[in-house]
This record gives sequence, structure tokens and C-alpha cells, in this order.
Amino acid sequence: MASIRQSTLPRKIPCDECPLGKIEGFRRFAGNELEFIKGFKTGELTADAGTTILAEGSHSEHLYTVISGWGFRHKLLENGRRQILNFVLPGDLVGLQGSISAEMGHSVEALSDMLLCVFQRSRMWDLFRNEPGLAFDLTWLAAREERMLDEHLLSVGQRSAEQRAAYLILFLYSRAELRGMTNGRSFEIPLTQRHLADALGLSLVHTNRVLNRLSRRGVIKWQGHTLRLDRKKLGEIADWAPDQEKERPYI
Amino acid sequence: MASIRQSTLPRKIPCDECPLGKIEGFRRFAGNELEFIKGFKTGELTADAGTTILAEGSHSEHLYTVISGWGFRHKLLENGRRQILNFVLPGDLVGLQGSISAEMGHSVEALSDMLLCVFQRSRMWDLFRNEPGLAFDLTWLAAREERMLDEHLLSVGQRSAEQRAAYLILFLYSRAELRGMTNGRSFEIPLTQRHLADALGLSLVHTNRVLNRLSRRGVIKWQGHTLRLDRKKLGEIADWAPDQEKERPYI
DNA sequence: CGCCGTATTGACAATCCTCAAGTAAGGTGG
DNA sequence: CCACCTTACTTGAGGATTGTCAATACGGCG
Repeated sequence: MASIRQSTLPRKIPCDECPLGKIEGFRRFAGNELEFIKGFKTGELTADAGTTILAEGSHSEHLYTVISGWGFRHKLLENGRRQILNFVLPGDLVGLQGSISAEMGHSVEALSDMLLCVFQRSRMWDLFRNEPGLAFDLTWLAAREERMLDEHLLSVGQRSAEQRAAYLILFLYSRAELRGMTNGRSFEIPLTQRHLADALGLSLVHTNRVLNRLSRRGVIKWQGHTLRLDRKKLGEIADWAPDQEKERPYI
Repeated sequence: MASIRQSTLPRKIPCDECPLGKIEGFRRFAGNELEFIKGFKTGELTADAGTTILAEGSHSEHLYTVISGWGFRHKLLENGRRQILNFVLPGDLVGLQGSISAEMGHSVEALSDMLLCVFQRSRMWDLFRNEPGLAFDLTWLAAREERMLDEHLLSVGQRSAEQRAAYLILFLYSRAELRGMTNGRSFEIPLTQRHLADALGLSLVHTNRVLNRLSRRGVIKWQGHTLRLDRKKLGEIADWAPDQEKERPYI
């Protein structure tokens, strides 16, 4: 019953009231930027959990910004193995690659129900010509994604299974925290162990064992889809700390 | 005896005669772009093999384009383990991350002697304001780096040791090929097995065994620093093919 | 109720790692 | 020109980590 719908009218959310703008740590638009964005936005997209938003190898005319919900980017091997490359959260841009090369190099799938803002790829040139600030933001977002991938690659390449799991959980928490999606020491994650395993580059069985080990040590505690965690201990295990950005842009 | 020198005068290479412009597949500058670049460039940097060009955690005022030579980006863990994130070749931009966030998230080291073009970070704003085409190129380069990292992450996370090695060798060959640095079925790579191991996320010993296995199968053949390879077989082993870009920019 | 996706656990096997030692090649200084 | 150092590469042996196969348990949903 999962479905994906794209609507041009009616829009649920006018740009002036974009929920992203209300998140602390997300930069406000300056000058003419908001006006430009209003024109750049061509619709909204709702995607149910489990649906594919962009497919590897496809050629998309669109570019999206996540308004709400969780998703993930992934790639497949012919033997069926899947690597989750990164997770996408509110404020993240999706599909930039497709706007720059002919084909998408990865797929994007919704983890929870999602709401996305739709932009027209073809108008990106206007953005670069008329809104250098937003163009810079686009580059900023791309560089930040690169930074996250660097971290993941370090993790998958050099950390032990336990360290990897600790890193990933802490990473997801910090990203959720920035968006006000956490309370105290716990938050809601719409992931299954299958997703974690595919992000960690570990088998499902071993991922399960590692998570249970962390649970028994009292470092994390799953209950349904809510996760409580000890950030300090996780940071020590993983040898990692989130870098705090002052202010981040979004489009 | 390794050293790193930055000179403002005399410049060895005027932008009009930039060797990158002569590489087939690298886009030429249009309109005012070349003039802008001439002003943007503030010097040249020579780095001997083995020297560090940018250090993780540092705050660089500069941005570089590789003119000649090989290098690599890497990150360290406190326990001393190192992950090579990607390799940099002529035409690649280095240090963009430092221009966007406060600190470099990774280090860059020269594999061979290198020549780099130096740009002033502080003038990047001018670029976005006055040269939308070049601004787009910057984003293009960032998105392409992201794409390569996606591939590496897939590789390290999901491929077997042998597949990984096959992928990496083929990847390096295709990148060198685009720059005319290959002849027939062989090319020069200034890498040691230590570098390969750290890029593959494998131990040195196991990397050595895997490479020897590939040699015995007749898929590759090292001799000194030149490597001959069977691209077809490597592609089959790795389940990967390079995507051919029509034209790529550089700054 | 029965099915399906998810989580869990055991047993065993394969991959990959560490330790260790030895060879080969290149550079330096006497 | 040779001894000697250092770096890179090789190979063996044994062990740890992680993977695969298999079976079970549990909960939500039609």
C-alpha cells in the first residue's frame, strides 16, 4: 500500500512558514533569497515509508529538500548486497548528483513517511546566476555530505564492529539532535537492524550480537523504535565526537 | 629531505598555458572565466613526495588545484589506523572543505612530487558573485567527489578483499587514463602496498596476498612502479565499470 | 488464526588479522 | 666499493573477528 505522490496544488506548506526555518541552527534567508526559493519550488512530494524516491541509474528532473521524515541513500551490487551510504534528514538536499551527472549514482528510499520540497533541476542555472548566496549554500551542502562520507569510510574501513556501531548510533543521534528530534538521552529511530547492518558493512547476525553487547554494557537501550543512549561512552568507544556547526544553510 | 615550497613569483605556468587545458575531456574556459582565474590564482606550490599539503584539524587559507602528480586524502584514528579516503590527480580540487567549515576534516599528502595551483580562500565569494559558471563547476567537483566516495564506501562495506582490490586498481587506472597518464594496458602508480591496504581497509599482509593472487591469475602485473592490468577481467571481478563523463571542468 | 517481517541464538566455517621472520632493493657513510 | 640501514615486499602459522546456515520466538496485520 506504500505510495508516492507528487502534488503541485494545493501546497501544504508555504515557504514563509517552512518548518525548517524554525529549527535553531538553520540559517534564515536574506535579501531576495526567500522570494527566489518560492519561485524555485514547484511542488511537494509525499512518500510513504519504504518507497523509493530516486532510483540508481535514473535521470531525474527534480531536486528535493527533505521537510520531514527519515530516508537513506544506498547502492546495490549485482549479488544483491546493499550499502547504505548515508541517511537523509530534514534540511538535507537530495538528488543533487542527478542534476550534475547524467545518471543518479545511488538510490534514495524513505525510512519513515516523508515530506519533500520539489525543485526543478532545469532552473538551477538561474540560481547560480542570480543567487550567489544560495549557490554557495549548495556547495556547502555538497561539501558537508562529502565530510560525512569521509567519516563513514573511515569507520567502515578502520573501526571494529563495536566501534562502528557506536559511531553510527552517535552520528544519527547528533543529526537528529540538531533538528530538535531528540529528548534528553533518547530519540526515535525508524531503522531496523537490517538497515544498521547495511550501513555498517556487517552481517545482520553480527550486527545483532554487537548491539546486544552494547545493550548489556548499558551503553544503549532499544525499546520499540525509541533508543536511549549514553553519549559519553559511545563517543569513547568510537573515538569520535560530532563537530558542532554554528549555522547551516538549506535550500 | 622532503620539502614543501610555496612561491608567488616567478610562476612557472601562466594560466593561458595551463597543462590541464590541454587534456582531452577537460573543459575549456568560456567568456571572462580565464581572466577571473588569472586573478584568483595567487601562486604555485611544489610538494615533494611524502609531504603533507593540508593537515586534518588545521584551518587553511588556501584552496588548491593539482597541476601534476599524485596525492591522497586520509583520516587517522587515535589508535594509529589510517583510512585513505581518495586519491587526488591532476585537475582535482583540494581543500574545499576547509573553505566551507572551520577545520579540515582530513589530511592531504603527496604521493609523488606535485605541483599545485594556489587560490585564496577569501576570494571565493567573488567567484560565486561574479562567475556563476565557475561556481557551478565548484559544485560539480564537490558532487563528483561525493560520487567517488559513494563507490568507495560500497566497495569497503560490501565487496570481498579481492573484489575491492580489483575495483581500486581499475578505478585508479580509469582516473589516470582520463588524464592521458596511461599507455595501452599499463601505467605508472606511485603507490606502495601500504597505501593500497589503507585505502582498501585491509591489513598489509592480506593486501599482499590478494594482490599476489590476482597476479597469479594473470589479471595484473606489477613491475617496479608500473602496473599492467586486464581491464575486462578486473571489471568482472569487481562488478564495476567506470562511468564515462563527457566533459569535466576544473578551476 | 496464520502469515510475514523482525529479532535472537547456536553451531560452524571462512575471511581476514596479528605476530614473526626473512628476502630484496636502494640509499648513506666510512 | 662495501657495510649497514631503512623501506618495501613475502610467506608461514595460528588466532580473532565476522559470516553463513539454521532454527526459534515474537508481534502486527489481514
